[in-house]
Amino acid sequence: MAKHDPDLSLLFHALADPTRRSILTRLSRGSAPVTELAEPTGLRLPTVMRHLGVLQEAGLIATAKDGRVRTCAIVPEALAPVGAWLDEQRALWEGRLDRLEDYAMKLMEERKS
Amino acid sequence: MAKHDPDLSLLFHALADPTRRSILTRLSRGSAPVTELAEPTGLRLPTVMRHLGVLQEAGLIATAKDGRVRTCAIVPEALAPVGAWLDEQRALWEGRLDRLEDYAMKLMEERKS
DNA sequence: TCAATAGTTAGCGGTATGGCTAAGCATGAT
DNA sequence: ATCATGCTTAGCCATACCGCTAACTATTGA
Repeated sequence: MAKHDPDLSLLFHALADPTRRSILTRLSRGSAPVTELAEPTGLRLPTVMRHLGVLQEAGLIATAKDGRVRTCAIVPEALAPVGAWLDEQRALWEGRLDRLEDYAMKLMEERKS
Repeated sequence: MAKHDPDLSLLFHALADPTRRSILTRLSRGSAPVTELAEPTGLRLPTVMRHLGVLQEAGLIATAKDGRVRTCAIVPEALAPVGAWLDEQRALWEGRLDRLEDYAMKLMEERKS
């Protein structure tokens, strides 16, 4: 296990933006060139380019340029670390009896005595 | 479907920081007061407080003050939206045949003719 | 050749983030 | 009453983020 996990930080950061998530969802319906991705966002091209850069940096998309058109596509495996972390945490979190409600109840118990 | 999903953005943003993730993992082993959470991070209290604020804002933790001690605990259900989004995306992404490799292969095919 | 198209780069501006110190305010112990 | 403890607030600093415009490059089509 890596102590610092830059991978996860990059992934979560990339996913934290609505525009980027919408781009991913759009790409899940098929690869697309930059301009086509930009259109529904209402943002300017350089701005979208930046978002694509973040997504690519996180490994969530891959791009290739053919002529003057850059085609973007999702990289499905990239979500794996997120799923793994989530499963790991859920395993740890589940069955925990020391949530705050329980803690509060414990306090009330103690107060009775 | 919500167009803007502040929930997801808050969650992903909260999870994008290694310190915050480590705090969550620490809390998965049991509730703890602020000072105890701060200790292993090597950060100052106000800084940790801020992180806790972000986690709480995202709904990932809950806190309660008893006397001068504030106890923090995880809120396991809070991860649900993340899992849901992940499942949704995986469903969309899977079986996709237009990844970049395939796109590249398609190009090569076309070039042959 | 020339012009439209598709990206790209550079750089600006406002805001948010993540760290800090210093000082304040309760609460608990003496 | 006093002091230590545990948190809280206020505010500073540097850097990063997200939007933009303007200007540039590189294809493609007429």
